[in-house]
Amino acid sequence: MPAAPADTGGLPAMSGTDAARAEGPARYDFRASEPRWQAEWEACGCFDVPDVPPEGRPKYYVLEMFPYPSGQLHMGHVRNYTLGDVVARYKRARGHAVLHPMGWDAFGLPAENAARERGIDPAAWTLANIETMRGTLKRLGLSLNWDREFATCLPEYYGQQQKLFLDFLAAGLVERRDALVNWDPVDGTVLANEQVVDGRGWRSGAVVETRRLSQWFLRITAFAPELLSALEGLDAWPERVRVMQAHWIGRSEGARVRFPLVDAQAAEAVGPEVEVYTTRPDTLFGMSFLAVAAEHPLAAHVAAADPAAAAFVAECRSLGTSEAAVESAEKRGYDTGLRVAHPFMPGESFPVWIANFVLMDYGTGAVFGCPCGDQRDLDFARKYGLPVPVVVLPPGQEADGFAVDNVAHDGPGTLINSGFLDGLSFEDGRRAAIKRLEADGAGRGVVNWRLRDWGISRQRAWGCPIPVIHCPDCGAVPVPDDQLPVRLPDGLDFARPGNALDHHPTWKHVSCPRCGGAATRETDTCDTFVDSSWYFARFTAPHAATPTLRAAADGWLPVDQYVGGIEHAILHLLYARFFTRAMHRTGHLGLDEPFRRLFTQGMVNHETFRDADGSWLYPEQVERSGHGATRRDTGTPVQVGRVEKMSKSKRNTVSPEAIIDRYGADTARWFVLSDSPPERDMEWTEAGVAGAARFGQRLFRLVAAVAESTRPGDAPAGFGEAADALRRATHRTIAAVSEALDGFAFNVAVARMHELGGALAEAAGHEAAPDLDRARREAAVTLCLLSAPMMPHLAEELLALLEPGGAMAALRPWPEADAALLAARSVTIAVQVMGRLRGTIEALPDQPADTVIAAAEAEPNVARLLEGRRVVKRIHVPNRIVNFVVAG
RNA sequence: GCCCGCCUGGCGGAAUGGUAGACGCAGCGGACUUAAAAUCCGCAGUCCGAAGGGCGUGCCGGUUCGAGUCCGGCGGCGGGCACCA
Repeated sequence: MPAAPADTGGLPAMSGTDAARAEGPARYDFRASEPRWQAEWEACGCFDVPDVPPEGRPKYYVLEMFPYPSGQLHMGHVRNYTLGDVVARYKRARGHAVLHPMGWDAFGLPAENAARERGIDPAAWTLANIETMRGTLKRLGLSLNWDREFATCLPEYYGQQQKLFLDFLAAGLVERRDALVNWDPVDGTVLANEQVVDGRGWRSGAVVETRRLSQWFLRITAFAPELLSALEGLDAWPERVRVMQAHWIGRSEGARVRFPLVDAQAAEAVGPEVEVYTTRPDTLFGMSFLAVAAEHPLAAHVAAADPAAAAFVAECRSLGTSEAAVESAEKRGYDTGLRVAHPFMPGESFPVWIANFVLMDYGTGAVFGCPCGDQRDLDFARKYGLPVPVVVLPPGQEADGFAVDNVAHDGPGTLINSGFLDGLSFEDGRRAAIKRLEADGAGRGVVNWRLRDWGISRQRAWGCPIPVIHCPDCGAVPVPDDQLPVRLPDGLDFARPGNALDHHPTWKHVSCPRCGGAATRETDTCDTFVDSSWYFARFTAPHAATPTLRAAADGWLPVDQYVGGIEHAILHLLYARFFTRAMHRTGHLGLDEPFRRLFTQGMVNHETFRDADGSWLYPEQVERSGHGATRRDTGTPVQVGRVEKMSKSKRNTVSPEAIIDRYGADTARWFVLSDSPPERDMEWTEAGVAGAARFGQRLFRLVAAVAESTRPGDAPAGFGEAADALRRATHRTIAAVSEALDGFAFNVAVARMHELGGALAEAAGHEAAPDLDRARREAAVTLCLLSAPMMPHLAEELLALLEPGGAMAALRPWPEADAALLAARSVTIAVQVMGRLRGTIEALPDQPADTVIAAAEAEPNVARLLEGRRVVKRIHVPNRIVNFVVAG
């Protein structure tokens, strides 16, 4: 969708005669200006910083989540990187040494798909995409440290990642073990639990199957307690992200309880006891049955001799945890015929079922069923006619006649029918039950976690090779340091299904580093979330021969401000927090939390359009007219749909390249900052962009007029009323914009700058005078400096007009508000009677209360209302309000 | 089901417990122009009205001299997690 060369983006083309007739300065020509300033910034290296932060200036590390090189930058990126760039430029002007790097999250499935579908080399495809997208980023005028750029798909990066993997392995933070894994049959790979959404692969959407494979795991659970407790300290993260992570980590307190198997033969086969995890050991006397997961060893044992059981197990496995299975919520089970004894109830025994609702990877894969206190257990018991002993009496209920029908009571209450626990509350009962279990050796109190270890093995060729060699004699042997990096080979064949690394003719065949015998490389590669789990650290020393340089990493980390989408609230951010700890433990970093402040931006939305036949139309195919819309080419009516997230499938995208062509980078930047608060979704509209472009031109005219009609350094003897008013507006704006930028309220900063623009325009209406000229120059320079983080090119252009030969905006300090000019000359004070506004008075600021109250009483309308009434209280809020409380 | 967030004009949204609606978009009126574009100026929550009032931040209630803001309840919308024992 390239814009035609003659297209000036809705702004009229300027013919020679127009230009001749136009009075005052010409229009701002962003096409000439933007590339010129980008070249100036690059030439002076003003955004560069050393690996070790310089002395004497506070450091500030701004990072936006780095992009996957899909081929095209989209508006979400523009918003993300503009937000970060405003912070970077602002902090730089505030005197910080700012690290603001950019790179590429460059491994991933789309490159393999391109290779498979079109026979393109994934590396070539990826690097070409990077080339294109880098070009767009540069056109946006972002103040990035381009000398630190890297792509995770290059051995300079993934080789260091292999080093980290081996160090983690040596530190016991990596394990290889057989595991039930989520198998995506369409992508032909294993997925992490986090990548399974509603029982389907997060990319393919295919229903995930369960398989048992030998896999590499990162031991994130080793850090579960601190990953949870440290969330409290992340007070500059959005609350909801912390809540989501806390829930994901999922700490619960309960007990493991062992139930002896009554059947000797089964006990022989799978062990004498079945262990369950419960958070409610207080309700053990309410037991009705024991249920194990279909994947539980006991289920396998039973299935081996019982075809009906085997069929049930197979059925559970195929259904898995797919959405449909969960949605139907049907509790189904199979009675194994086995029975278990009860730790507190000698002589009693309970049936063992295989049940579809029991999860193998939570707790022990087995539960004891207590129907009276758990809805799921109750449904199950009712369905299969199992007993429902009542052991919890809800508050206010009489024991006589209390029964559970079809609603379980999982709240607090008093224990009954529970032997030695009778009469206890649920907390006391739990403590007493655990104490008894431990005394009897039948169980123990435990803390359980929902978080699972992170399986990182992927049967993918376009990823970071896991640096291990499998030797028939020595087992899994780490690749020695001097053989790193383990490079991906050229000439991978993606025509065959499965892992192209695995069926590469030579790559995997090597000799064992330990015994020298014939061995094979690990052909699995790392989950791409590994690549993005430490890139922020690598940016501090991107060319180092070790994963990090401690002086650089210690100097720059943590990231002071991280900016990205909420979709990474759990996976990426949790993995990065884990990696930071693991790198700390292995000596690569000196801290635990990578991101001090986190900002999650909203999405960029756009209207959707459909043709008469229901097919989606791109915005540029549509002509809007009032409430309706028509096709540009045919004039036929178009249906205007909902405002939705920009997506290729709905064709409601606007290309950043096209927008920069038409309006320039500054306009695009200004628009994404101006309307909506950055944490909320915004709607991209043509009118909005045009409005942003108008403001840029207005600013240009205003400031160019000042540059033309005034000279720098005209020092006046004093400031008259008009000049003083403008100066106060200028300094109030400095304070307000600074505060807005500090608080990520960029839309408010924009509004304040509009106001100062208005004040400057108003001042132009007064007769020229040295004091006013000086005030106008001050306002104009201030506008340049305040807008520089947001519209950096225009700011440079205008500053150069005002002060030819002066320093660039990018090199200038942030303006300081003069405290003496922040106070208003007079204040409007609202006067209330009984809390209702009845008039306003003008007063000098900071007058004594008596004076202000007297003036308020004299306000005619107020005086009328107070007449004949007794004032019982006078409230005075300095410079704001007076409120009279009257009797009766 | 559980957890979290949000709800203010036609629209996006401002508003340390202190004049609700800043600023912008769309709209309307005017100036300039042969005309249009661009630009500039002005109007603008709603109802009654002369002054001045009434009603207004999803709904109900509370705290307060004063509530969009704090507290309790309800409703709607959005999001997250979801057979977690």
